[in-house]
Amino acid sequence: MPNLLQGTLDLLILNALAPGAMHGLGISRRIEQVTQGTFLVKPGSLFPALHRMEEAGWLASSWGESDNNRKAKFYRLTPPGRRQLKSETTEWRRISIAIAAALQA
Amino acid sequence: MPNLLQGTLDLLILNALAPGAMHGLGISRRIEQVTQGTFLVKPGSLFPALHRMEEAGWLASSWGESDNNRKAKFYRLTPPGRRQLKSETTEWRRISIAIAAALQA
DNA sequence: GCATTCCTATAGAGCCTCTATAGGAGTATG
DNA sequence: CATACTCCTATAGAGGCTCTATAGGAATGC
Repeated sequence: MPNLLQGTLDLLILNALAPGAMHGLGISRRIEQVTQGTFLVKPGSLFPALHRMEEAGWLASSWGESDNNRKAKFYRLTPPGRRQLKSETTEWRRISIAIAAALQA
Repeated sequence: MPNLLQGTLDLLILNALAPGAMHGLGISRRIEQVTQGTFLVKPGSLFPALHRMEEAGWLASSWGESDNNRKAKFYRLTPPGRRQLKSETTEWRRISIAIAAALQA
């Protein structure tokens, strides 16, 4: 994953969970898919982030079974998590616009 | 400065120096200006970045005088610095597009 | 049984940015 | 002058995110 952006992982994870609960590797695959392969989130980056975000109260988790009958921990957005997603999305747009403006100034 | 994006400082600095040499605080002011106040780069963030980038060979510096007759160190892009600017600009566009796509998926 | 895939997890390092602090040097003001 | 203020550079130390590398349990295919 490119190192240019740090701190965007939270946004991508929150966004990936918006449609519904998913397990860790599922989130990783979904991020890779929706960013067209630009962001490859490896386990060593993903799980610390998930734990941190659960600690923060943005996610809740519960054990279940994946599509392949494997034990998997499913994460879902909490109400504060949804608020955080909205907030970070807005912030991203603001920043994105500011940088784009700077680059063509 | 928002903590959502880390690692973008280099791009903003390189971009600020594209038109010509500037001293540290001038770079800081220019970044604030072209990003419409979104990015406020404080000295404690700026100078370590400048030193790191000079170390990397992207910038060269020389002492001179500011508009107010104060001693100031002027930074300018080196040829590798210009290549880096181009490279990081391209990378930024790629990433920016990927995230925008993800957010509206 | 054995290799492979799926899934979660941790340790440790590296790196960037932040807050807080410092100090020299020129300038304005009285 | 003397004092306060701005300009300009700089460092220390901490905090935080992401990376590489590694591990292991569990189900599956052959």
